[in-house]
Amino acid sequence: MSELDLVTVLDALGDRVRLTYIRALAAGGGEKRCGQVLDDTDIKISKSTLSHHLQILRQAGLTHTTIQGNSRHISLRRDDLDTRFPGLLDSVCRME
Amino acid sequence: MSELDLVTVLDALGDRVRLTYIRALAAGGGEKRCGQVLDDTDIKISKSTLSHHLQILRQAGLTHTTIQGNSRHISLRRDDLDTRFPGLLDSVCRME
DNA sequence: CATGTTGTTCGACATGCGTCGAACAATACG
DNA sequence: CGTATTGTTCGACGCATGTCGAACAACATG
Repeated sequence: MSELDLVTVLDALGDRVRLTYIRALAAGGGEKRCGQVLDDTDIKISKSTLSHHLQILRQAGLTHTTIQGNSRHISLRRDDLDTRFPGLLDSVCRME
Repeated sequence: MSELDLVTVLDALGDRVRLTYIRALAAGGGEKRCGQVLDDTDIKISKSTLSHHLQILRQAGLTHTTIQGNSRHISLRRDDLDTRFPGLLDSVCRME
């Protein structure tokens, strides 16, 4: 998708909660409900706050949401992002 | 410098004025006064606003400022950034 | 010294953002 | 059907942010 805007993407990543979420997505296999992704981290926020952050990530084009029965599954739009901004995700998700 | 924080850096870059400034720095040879860097762009802001954005970039560790007589010269801290966050600047400053 | 150029600092102001709890909706499970 | 579970939506609230003009400081230049 070419409507991916770099400023919007960087702004979405420039928040501790959202960056942690994206890195957890990139690290974990991806078989979690969207509310569980941050369980292994030190981020403690309410459901409504999480929902708000996920909306920002989705609108920035970083993630895609699929509904699975009761819950939702969030996936990284890695291909689109790597095409549009080569190296960005790799650099941002690198664990040192 | 190891106090470079990824969230802070991304947040600093997640603004149209500041991202444009960094990209102009990376593109231009670097022989401009700090107030001239944005002259070739479509960014029109006051001196005080620019000063504020440059402070944020400096505090995030993205730039370094040297005083040259009357004016100031802003340089990208490319080495430090490339060491700490390999590929980030390249990906963010790539012109397509 | 007087004036101009270049930035910074200082309020002030409007807007945006992150946060929460409560209420709601939709599915899952007895 | 009744109750959990999982998220979203809706105000509301406080704080941060981007913006500006005016005043200031430092150097340059006549």
